[in-house]
Parts: sequence; structure tokens; C-alpha cells
Amino acid sequence: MTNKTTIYDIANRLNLTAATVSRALNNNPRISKATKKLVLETAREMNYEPNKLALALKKGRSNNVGVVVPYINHSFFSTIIRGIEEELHPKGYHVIISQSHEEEDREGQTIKSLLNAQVEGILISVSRSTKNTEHLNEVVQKGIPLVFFDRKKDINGVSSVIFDDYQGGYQATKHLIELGCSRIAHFSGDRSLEIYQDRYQGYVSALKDHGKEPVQDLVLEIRSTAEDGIQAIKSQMALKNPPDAIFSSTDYGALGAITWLKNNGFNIPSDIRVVGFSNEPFTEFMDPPISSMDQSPLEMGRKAAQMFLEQVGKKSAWKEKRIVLPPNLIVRKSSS
Amino acid sequence: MTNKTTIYDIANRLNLTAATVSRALNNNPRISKATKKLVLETAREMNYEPNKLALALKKGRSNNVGVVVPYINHSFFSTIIRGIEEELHPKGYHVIISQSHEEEDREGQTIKSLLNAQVEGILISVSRSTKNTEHLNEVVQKGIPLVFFDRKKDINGVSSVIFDDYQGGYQATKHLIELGCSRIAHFSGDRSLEIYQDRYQGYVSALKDHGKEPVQDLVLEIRSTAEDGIQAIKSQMALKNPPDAIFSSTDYGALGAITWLKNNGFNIPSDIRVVGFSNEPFTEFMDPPISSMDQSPLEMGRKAAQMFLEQVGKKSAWKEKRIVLPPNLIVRKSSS
DNA sequence: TGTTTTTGTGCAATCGATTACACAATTATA
DNA sequence: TATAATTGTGTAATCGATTGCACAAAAACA
Repeated sequence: MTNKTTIYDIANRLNLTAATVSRALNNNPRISKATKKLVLETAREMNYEPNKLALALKKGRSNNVGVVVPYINHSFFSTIIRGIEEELHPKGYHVIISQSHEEEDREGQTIKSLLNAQVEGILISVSRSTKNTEHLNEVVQKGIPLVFFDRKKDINGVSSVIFDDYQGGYQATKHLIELGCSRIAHFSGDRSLEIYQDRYQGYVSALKDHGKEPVQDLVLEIRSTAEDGIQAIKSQMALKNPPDAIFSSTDYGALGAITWLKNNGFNIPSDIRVVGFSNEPFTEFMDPPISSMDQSPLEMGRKAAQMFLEQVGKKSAWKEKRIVLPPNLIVRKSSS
Repeated sequence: MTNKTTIYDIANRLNLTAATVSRALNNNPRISKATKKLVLETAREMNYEPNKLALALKKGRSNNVGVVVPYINHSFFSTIIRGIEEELHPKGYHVIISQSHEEEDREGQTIKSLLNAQVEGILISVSRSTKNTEHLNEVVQKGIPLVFFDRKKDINGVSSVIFDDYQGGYQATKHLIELGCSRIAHFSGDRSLEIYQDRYQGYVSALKDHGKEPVQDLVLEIRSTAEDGIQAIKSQMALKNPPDAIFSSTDYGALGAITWLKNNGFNIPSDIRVVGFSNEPFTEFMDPPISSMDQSPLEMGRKAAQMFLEQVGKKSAWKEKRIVLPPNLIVRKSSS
């Protein structure tokens, strides 16, 4: 039933050896033209397809790379994956995806499993909860190229492509300042994560550089949901001296804020200006469309894949490289 | 550097043979407890990890399944993939993803490549442009489980899990009729694709069942973009007798329609009611939130994976199965 | 004590390719 | 014409596991 033609089958049919068939198929110069032609034709006839597993075992190259993200259906990550796939596909690599669900344990198991499957590299955006980096070190020790994207850990020799979150925070804040906003609130994320810490720092620096002192009351740490955004804006507007602008480190936070503000009679942007972060697909469709920092996830995926390609094969000759993608503020009605 | 410990290394260290080590690791009852313990300890010590490639070659089971979708960063597909991954991961399978870019050729090459990589099954949502099904037949002929999701082709013996598009179209239209709408326009997609044809048929049936004759002027075929939605609504509102409701077969079409209507002074839902299709993440955040048919992509992915699991291994004992997921209208402000 | 079972390992083939080395036949060179 | 170089294929090892068969040692049984 499963018509698995092997080179042995071809060899038998032609009274040759597998070695000759293999060489003929690989266009080895030592094989006569006549034989080559014969083999090629027979192969086609018998519907021969090489078994990549056998090849992989022999050559020690599986042609698979593993990609680990928290969740694949988050637009940001799925777009990065698309970038990776489109860069690696033409080179003959297959992309194996898996999710960490933001759990360190799961991330560790997944990586072990990928290593067992002999992937040639691992591209990962580490989970929020990952503290220990042993599972990542193991990858490096085995000499398997490891590349971080968006969320990284500091491991010697491991390359990364991340977004310039500091500049992102800075630009967004500066943008609001230049529009004349004087009390700019910041909805931050969990600042034990580098990305949120950096966005926060950018926010602080921008304020200071423009002669404004950061106010602690105006900085909240929330999760990336519309609900948290609603709670946050509610508490902000209850202040004696409420903000006249919001810089949210996530688009969902901005969304929640806008929803609540609209429902409570505030006008955006005239009463309060809002800037989000990540340029999620929905931001441009909102009413008003939300200004946001585009993180060019497609580009991030591409670059990460390119880094892998540079490293693979060159067992030790490569050195750590860090790509930092520049911020790109998409100004929309919510802040203009 | 790459500390690849094999069972031979362990065997050497312990003055045993690879066979014994293999059996010990696999808990074969013929191996003495003492030896087992020794081997297990040494394996741990030497940091042994089985080479799944070798195993795969020997057993003819790669533990990989291929998933082919048009684009992985479309929310609908990435969510399906998430469902697939979450169902297959616990069973030890890895998910290899690839994109067809809606091109038949690319789809064919991808499938060939996946077959060469010895995947144990292929789950696919066929590209829009796919007419020829030879590459799909080949999968079946090789005895590899093939499962369609969302977009299928009729191939004998191939199972599928799709959404009940006819009922979806019917329910959406019925919903609008029950709200008192009398002239319901339909933004359809390319009706050479089953899904759009079915949604259209559901629309027509609902109208007829409620004593309304479908009007050709009110049916347009558009692409799934906001721009097309804008053009479509523009032409509709220019009719002598414009519609009082829109049933769009895509959320993007609905989005475009709403955008234009709001900009031109119409109120939604009081002037015109709108229902979309697919329940894209953005629909619930819009102003007004858009009613839409939820297609439960997570569930679709899960079911597709389960179908694969049922088939794999049972070379011929399984029979074609078709799962049709029921429609689930999410009513939001755009139609209430 | 002598035979039969059971236990614990080793030998060697296998999965499907690639490839270093060997060698006969042919051709080129001196 | 003798020798060297080239050409075309075959032999066998290898990648890292698994597994049927063989067989010695130990245990069980008569």
C-alpha cells in the first residue's frame, strides 16, 4: 500500500547497487551519463522520493528548526512566525512550532523535546515566568544555534533580535508631550520583564528630558487586557488631578481606556490623548483609530531566521549579535 | 562540544552492548534490575538523550505532522493551529507549519516536502486557487492520514471538519429578518469557494423561508478587505431603494461598511444593522461592536487533530468522517 | 544429580540513505 | 608495448537506535 520506493528497489530493478543509484541521483561525476539517465528515469517511473529521515540521520541534519512562543494565536507572535517561515522555507527548512503558555516548565519540556527531535536550531521568545535559564544553556552547550526574539535572556554568545522598547517608550511619550500634554499617565506591564521595564524607562526619560518630573500616581502596572485598562483609567480619572494623556504599554490597555472614556462622555483626542503599543491589527479599525508603536513583527521574524542561518553550520566561528529594531510610531486619531 | 551521548557510549562505559542498554532504557523485562539501575544512572550521568531521528527511521514514525494553511498570521488560522498543537503536543507529536499563500503550486510543493520529511499526517485548509487535487490524492495513496479543516475538497476517504456555513448564513439572515429588516444586502466572497457559496445559499434560503424574494441588486461579491466593504456599501446606499441591513460573509467587509456608514452620518444599528462573519478578535472592540458568526476555530483545530489521531496507525480500518461545527451567532450592538 | 526453564546478555540484521576505498576495464601516455 | 591515469561500479561501514535469535549461567524441577 504505502508505495515506498527506496534506492534499493531501483538498484534491484536495474541490476545495480544502491551506491550507484545514490550517486546517480546525486549527480556524482563518476557515474556514466547512460547510467544516470537510466536511474533518473526509473526513479521517476517508480515514483521514488528520498526518505529525508534516513538522510537526516546520516548527515546529522534534520532540516527542522524549532520555534517556541507563548501562544501562537497572538497576532504579534503569529506574524513573527510567518516571517520566520518565509525566510526559512526557501532554504529547505521546516518550522516546528510549540507553545510555552507562559510557563517555564512547559518551555523546558518543549525545548528538550525539540532537541531530541534533532532540530538544527531553536528560535524562542521566552515565557514571562521563566527565571531559570538552564534549559536554554543546554541548547547552547549542545552547540545548537539559539536565537531570542522580542523577549530575551542574557546568555553569553546567544544572539537576539529585539525591539527598541526604550526608544519606543521615549518616542510615544515625546509625541504626547509635543502635542502639549502635561500630565501623561503610563499603563505599564509587569516590569520584571525587560520589555515593560524599558518602555517605562523610556517614558521616564522623555519626561525628564522635557523638564517634567515623573509622578508616581500616574504610573500603574496592569495586565494586557481591556478589563485592566478600564480599571486603570477609572482610577486615574478619579484623581484630583487627572491625566490629559495615556501612554499604555499594550494596545489592550489603551483599548480599555478608550472604551471607558467614551462611555463616560470624554472625547478622544480632544479631552485625552491615547497611545498604545504593538500596533495590533485592531488598532487601526477602532473609533477613534488608536496611535500605536509598530514593532514590525514580520521583520523581526525575518531577522531572527537570518541570524539562525548565519550560525548554522559554523560550529563556533560566529559571535553574538544583537539586532535592535527601531521604533515606528503610527500616529492615528487617538493622539492628533 | 556537541556532547552527543549514544547508547554505544553508555555500553562502552559499562562493558555492555548497545542492545542491553537499549533494552534497559526501554524497561525490557528480560534485563536484571541491577543492570537497569546501572544503565539508568549512567545515562543520566552522561546526559544521554535519545536521538529521535534514529528511532524515527527504525520505526518509520517521525512523530511529526504537517499543517498547511494559506497564511499563519490570520487570526482564524493561527487559532486553529493552536488547537491542533494543544491536542497533539501531549501525544508527543510535533507540528510543522507551512503556508500556501493561497497558491496551488506552493501548496503542492509544500506537501511533497512534508511527505519527504516523513510526516505522519497532513492537516490542511486548501488554498483558494487550488483546482487540481493530485497532490492531495498522492497523500492518500501513500497511506498518510489527510484531514481537511475549514476548506475542503471532495476526495474519497478523506475526513474533514468544517463549519456549517449554510446554517451560518441562514442564522445570520434570519436574525436580521426577526429584527424587522426587510431589505437585507449580502456581501459575498468568491463563490467558487464552497464556504462562500454555502453562506450565500443560507442567506437565500432564510429569505425565502420568511416569504422574501432574494434581490440580485442586493448581492455583491467582494474580497475580504475593509476597502472592498467600503466600495460595496457605497454602491448599495446609492441604490434607489437602499438596504436596511447588511449580512457580510467576512468581518472585514462588515468593518468597511460600518466605517463608511458612520462617516456618512448613518447610525448603526438604528439606520442599518450589520452582521459579519468569523468573529475576528477586533469585532468585539469596535464601536459599535459587530455581531458576527463565531466559527470556534480552537475547536476546529482540536477536532481536526483528533481525527488525525483516530486514523494514524490504523492503516485502513478507518472510514471517512465529516464533522460539521454548528453556527454560533454572537449578537452585538451592530444588530440589536 | 540430571534435565528443563528461566534469566540476562550478546550477535547481527534492519531502517534508507551516503561515502571512503577497492578494483577491473578502458583509455592515455611514454 | 608497457605503464600510468581515468572511468564506472561494487563492497562495506556508518548514522543511532530496535529486536529476533542464540546461548551460557542460574534456578527450578524431577
